[in-house]
Amino acid sequence: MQFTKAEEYGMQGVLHLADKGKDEVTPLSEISEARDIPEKFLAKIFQSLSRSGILRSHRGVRGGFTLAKPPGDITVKDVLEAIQGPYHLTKCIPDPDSCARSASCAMRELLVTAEERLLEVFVKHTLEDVVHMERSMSAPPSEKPNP
Amino acid sequence: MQFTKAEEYGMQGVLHLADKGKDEVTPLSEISEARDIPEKFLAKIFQSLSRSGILRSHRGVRGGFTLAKPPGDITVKDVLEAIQGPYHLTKCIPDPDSCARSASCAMRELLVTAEERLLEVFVKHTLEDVVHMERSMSAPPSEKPNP
DNA sequence: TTCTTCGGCCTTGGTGAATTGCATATGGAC
DNA sequence: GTCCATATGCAATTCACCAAGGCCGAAGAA
Repeated sequence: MQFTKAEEYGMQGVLHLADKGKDEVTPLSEISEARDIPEKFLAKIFQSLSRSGILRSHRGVRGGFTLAKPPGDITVKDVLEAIQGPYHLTKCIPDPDSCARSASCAMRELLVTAEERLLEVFVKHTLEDVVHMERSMSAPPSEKPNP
Repeated sequence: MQFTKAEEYGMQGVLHLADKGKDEVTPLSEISEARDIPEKFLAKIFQSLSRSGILRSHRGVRGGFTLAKPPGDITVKDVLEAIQGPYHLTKCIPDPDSCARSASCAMRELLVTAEERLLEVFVKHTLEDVVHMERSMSAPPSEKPNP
């Protein structure tokens, strides 16, 4: 798997909202410009996120999007799955019947484990965490690690 | 990322060789039939694996392929990378310059971590391990977990 | 009513995966 | 030395999906 543009853009867009606070309604045009994302594409992605209950949309003048929940209650995995659907390294993981060999396939076992390790990272971090990381990375060069 | 057929077939093929022992020369036709893999496709995959020093090829009558090293010296990651090249969740991980935002991108940090967790699993297991797992899974129903 | 913004649908171009085919090189068997 | 099985290399095909853009309709605030 590679991350798709949709996931990349979607995360950026959601982080933009999380950074501004839960209740500030923000139009696509602003996010699109600020994060350099094709507006129509972002619109499509945000539709999925609205339907999944992660975002709330507001139509009409001064409309836009807000987070539907506090940033601390939304994990990175929530966002990614809302965009792409459940992530699996192979088809045989969610659907063992897709391969005749599944029952005795050692590789499948290994892939299940690998997938778990990967997803753990996405479950463990909420949007709040990521926004905090982002702020601390861009703002203060408080210390020089290597003078 | 999804695992590709090439990776899937390549692993199956290599495991077939590992299961037979390091020095038994086996032609594509046998592997292809035993594991239900398109022969020409497997040929292409095995070319990469030969060039990477994981397999050794033997031409002519009674030719075929063998492992170039003992199964305990080849990790799952070795095989996968020989087939697909280095695995990365996004382009910006190996090549930070591909995105202007890389230096202060929190998502990138998260992805680096996730990728590490994933690859750890593949580095930790050798072909020998996987063959052992495979044997213990298919052969003896020594105990019934749920009578 | 009017203007702004999201919603849904349809189209397009591009890229890469997954094969298949054909011609060539190699080396063991006889 | 000839022959045949086998790998090697290159080309072409098919198909699906990603990425993006366009158009028009629906909703809602001013």
